[in-house]
Amino acid sequence: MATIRDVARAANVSVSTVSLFLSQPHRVSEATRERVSIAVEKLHYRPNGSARDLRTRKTNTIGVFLHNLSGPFYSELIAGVEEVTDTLGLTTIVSGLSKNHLQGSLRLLREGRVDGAIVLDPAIESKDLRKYASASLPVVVLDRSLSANLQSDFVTAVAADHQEGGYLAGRHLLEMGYSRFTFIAGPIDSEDSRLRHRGFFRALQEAGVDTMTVPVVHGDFKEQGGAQAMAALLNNGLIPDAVFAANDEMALGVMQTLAQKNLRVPQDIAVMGFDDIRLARYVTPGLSTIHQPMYELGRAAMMQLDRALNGETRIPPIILPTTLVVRGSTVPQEKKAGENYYAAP
Amino acid sequence: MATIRDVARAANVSVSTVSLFLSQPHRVSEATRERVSIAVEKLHYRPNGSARDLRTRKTNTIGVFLHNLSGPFYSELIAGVEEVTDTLGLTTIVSGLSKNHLQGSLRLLREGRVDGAIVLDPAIESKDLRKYASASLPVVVLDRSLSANLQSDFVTAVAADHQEGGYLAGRHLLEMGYSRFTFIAGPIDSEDSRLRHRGFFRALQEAGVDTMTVPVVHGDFKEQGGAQAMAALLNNGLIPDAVFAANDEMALGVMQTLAQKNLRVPQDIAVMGFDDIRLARYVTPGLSTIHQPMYELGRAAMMQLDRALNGETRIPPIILPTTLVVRGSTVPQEKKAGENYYAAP
DNA sequence: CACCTCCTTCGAAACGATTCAATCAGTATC
DNA sequence: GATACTGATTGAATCGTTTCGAAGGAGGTG
Repeated sequence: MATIRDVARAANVSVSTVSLFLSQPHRVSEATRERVSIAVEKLHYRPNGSARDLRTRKTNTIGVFLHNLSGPFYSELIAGVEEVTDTLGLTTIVSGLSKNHLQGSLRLLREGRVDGAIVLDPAIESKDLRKYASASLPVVVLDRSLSANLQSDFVTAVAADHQEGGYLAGRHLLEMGYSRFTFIAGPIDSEDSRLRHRGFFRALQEAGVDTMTVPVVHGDFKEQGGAQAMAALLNNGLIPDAVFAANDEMALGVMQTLAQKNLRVPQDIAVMGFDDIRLARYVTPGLSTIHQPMYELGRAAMMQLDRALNGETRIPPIILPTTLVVRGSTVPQEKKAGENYYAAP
Repeated sequence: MATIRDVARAANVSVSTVSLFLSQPHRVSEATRERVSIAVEKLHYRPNGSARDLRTRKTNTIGVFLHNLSGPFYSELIAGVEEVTDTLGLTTIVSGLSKNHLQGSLRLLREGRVDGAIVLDPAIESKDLRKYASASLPVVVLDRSLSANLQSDFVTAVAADHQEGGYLAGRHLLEMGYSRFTFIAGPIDSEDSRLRHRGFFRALQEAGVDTMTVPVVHGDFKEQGGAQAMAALLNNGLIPDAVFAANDEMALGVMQTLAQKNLRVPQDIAVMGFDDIRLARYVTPGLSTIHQPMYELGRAAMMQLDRALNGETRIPPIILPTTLVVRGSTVPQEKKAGENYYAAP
């Protein structure tokens, strides 16, 4: 691989001139510009990124750290990030999409291979983030609140309004006339799940529902977990008329279990999810859910990061609104009063 | 940020000793090991990646270049890659998941920010690949054949057996008793589509079908494109009894159009796709399709790359088998002989 | 006691770029 | 004709590592 030295030699100029030519061509004379340009071509010269990074102490690269990838859901997020990085002349790299990604992701952070990070990955612990975040490596988190152990001048957050989303779900189910609710939560340490939970219960309480009587069962945010949670519920003889799952994946699992048990959605039991993943539109019936503006979240995160890269500190978090999306898995209940849902199928 | 120099000073040893301590601790004496270790801790020292890369001329990073991301489809691929990189102690980064990713992806290749690349992105042109591929940056392509303009010692390929897959689809539709076929192709310059097409027609020809009479219409590999292609077909009065789309996305579009026109799948028209994306299992009816072993493809690609990284050149391509997945969108046809499918709905 | 080994430690030279102050050659100004 | 100015070019330092050959010292051997 040819270096800038080789080019300089071939063009019979100094290294600095070549460098100048590369960055500000108008500052070198017509004649040398020509010669250098030819040398660059002939030698297929391409500047070495590591050397440049080392010298300039910047990588012009932003890291997006995800823990998995379900369809256009995260794809949208990345698209939002890239819209901003493109205009800023930065490159986006994504890391950590599979099981055992942790070591790799941390290495990128630790060794300063990115100028900034956007993190949506519960596997990366807050203490690590606090450790690595600095003026030269600001971080935007998407999956947690700025709790005590993440307090730092160089970490900020962007989030959808999970609580409001939970509230919207609750309102919707109430308006549809449902009355025997069940909540399928995510993992116990999921902040998102907790907020959705809280919003949901707030809506129920406002309507006079005694939330103490609403069963809550924890899943793992995966389809399988939702299916198991629903099965456990049914096996205990609990037959709600509306199930709200803390995310769409689990809602899908719930629908599967219901289908197996010959319970119809929405006639026998209504189901709601959260996220609005692509699949939600395709299953039958379509899944009513709470839409998270992933593209906007990505954009907002990157804009926050840009501010931090320009030296701002202690940037306040941003919360974006969620919206209700009604599909076939929830329907008005008027006409069905009187039926006995507690009868086993 | 503390540098290795700072550590050396703090521990009262030379820079080289610190470096040695970092890479082969057992080679420094108990006493200094202790002192250096403490200094590292106290200063929160973390080696600078760019400097290391510059010196060692390696990044220990592999780039995976994708053009978009549909669910676990690509996620699986990446998981397969990461399985291998993990065991090799390498880090995987992904680039190019949104619209305007090209400049960023090319920068990563151009500036030597990765030790090797796995490319599944038609937007990255073969001539660029040939330009960048070298002993120090081997490339594995997943979306094209090693055609003339990609001939290079440092590029190899991994692919699913698209032709065989097309053939399997054709055989299946024939066995089910269909007879009036239509093929919805991908973009004209898609090698994958061409191979699937060829395999499909081979199956038909073997069964004595005159493929000249089988209509082919080109889509863009997207849902929308499939929908339009099918609409165009129907508007021309062509009503096949089986549609084979070159990928699942388009097959989904086809199903949408059929639903709009009140044509039932599979009773009126059978539909097959290719890829076996996650959605295929969830739509109603489930989409019969050809499964691509994405995880295996990722693994195989990374293993090829590893061979190249170890100095091998001209590594022969690998082809992995595809499998038929039968779901609800295709059914045996015996009982339906005699009906007139050419009647407008 | 001289000579070898072995184990630690170290100094200095890379790696390939950027950047800044200095030089050089023309032109313009008085 | 001396001086100042402008624009083009350059030399050298620097970024933070790794690596290699050599030095220093302790211990063993004949």
